[in-house]
Amino acid sequence: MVGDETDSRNPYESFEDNPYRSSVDIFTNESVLKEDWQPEKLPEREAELDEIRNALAPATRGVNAHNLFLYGKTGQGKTVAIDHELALLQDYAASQDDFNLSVIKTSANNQTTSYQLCAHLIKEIRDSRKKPSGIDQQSMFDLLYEEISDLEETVIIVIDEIDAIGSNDELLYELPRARKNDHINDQWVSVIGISNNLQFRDNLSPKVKDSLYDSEIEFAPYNAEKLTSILERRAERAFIDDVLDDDVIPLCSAFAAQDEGSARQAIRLLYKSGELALNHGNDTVSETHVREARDILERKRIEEGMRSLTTQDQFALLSVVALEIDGETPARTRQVYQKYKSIVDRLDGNQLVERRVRDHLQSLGMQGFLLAETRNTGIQGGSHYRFELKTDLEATLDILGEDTRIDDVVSDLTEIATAKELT
DNA sequence: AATCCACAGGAAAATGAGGTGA
DNA sequence: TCACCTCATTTTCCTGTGGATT
Repeated sequence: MVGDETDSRNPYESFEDNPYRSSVDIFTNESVLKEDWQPEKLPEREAELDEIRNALAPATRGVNAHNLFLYGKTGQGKTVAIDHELALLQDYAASQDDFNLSVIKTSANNQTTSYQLCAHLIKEIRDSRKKPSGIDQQSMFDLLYEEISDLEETVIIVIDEIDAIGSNDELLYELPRARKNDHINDQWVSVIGISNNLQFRDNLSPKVKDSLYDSEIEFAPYNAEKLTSILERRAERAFIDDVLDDDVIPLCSAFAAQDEGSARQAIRLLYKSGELALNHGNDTVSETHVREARDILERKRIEEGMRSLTTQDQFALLSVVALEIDGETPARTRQVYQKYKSIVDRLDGNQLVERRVRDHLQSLGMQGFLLAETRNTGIQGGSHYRFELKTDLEATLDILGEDTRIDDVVSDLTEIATAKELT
């Protein structure tokens, strides 16, 4: 009886036929390839770690740690490096009676002004859920000083993605000088800023540069060689011996180095390649898997970006898509704007002025959806942009069609597009 | 080489949505 | 409720630009 019951629940002849059972093994420790895995060692960044250590060292001698600014593109180990050094410093502090340290670590992500960042810091320090608001900027700063005065003698504030606050940088001026201006008396406050945006540094106001820039450390993009050694170290722990073809790691490194030089990207690529091999039932990971993985990841990146577009961005993108289908690309801003007006009209949307649509088109260009080429053709043309779609037309229509506000127009466009393809 | 077109893009002001404490 | 905050987005107004044309 029991046997019968088991049979009725298991349509497969035996355990071997269960679809979850993989015929091949690729990974030994997959978690090493996950986003949140933290390496213990950073041999490729020894020089930078040294610099960080030198900048933090004064804290152990009872004075200010240097203010520090780390910049470099994403996936260059900035955050890992600072975490690593701060953990060491905190360990040291714990072993010393006369060295008391508070580390506030936060990300300025979505905090677009000094005011918001300040509120965010207060929230972090209080460990509360709500950001204070509704008061003027100076009161907000004062509130922050109050919170800081409850902390230990040495305070290190780490602000990741500090470039989010743009040019609104008063807080960065205030904080390092808090002691000088008598807002804080018995404490040492220093700021560590981390930025992905290399231009951010140049856009800071001179007075901020002056007070914040004790030391700055640049994390130059990893070259293919360094990426290879990073990947090899991870692969050794993550994969079964000898499942990787010889050219897999160099290829992953090369792709990532060509693009951004990001270790994160390289690891993602390696991980995806392994997954693909596993899903296909191959017992080794080969170059084909890497190439396939790259295509998939690239498409995914575009899809994600496209889903988070604002309505106006969608209108602008849609205008270019429509022109693309009509075969009228590359098109000038003027042309795009005409199209834009008719689309917005039909969708009963908010019609923006041309100047603004130009900004939207440009931001689409920055995000990689449009190819925006600026050129100058003299007396007939003057200087102008020419826009065309950079992403795959079909995929773009698919993704835009998911939005119910605009799917009307999208489905029409899709129809036209398919009709054209048939002729 | 001077001009000039047709647009680019900077700056400031306006708007309107979110919030505050009294 | 009111008066007042911040702040992203948008409009308005304006100056800047670079090569074809003269």
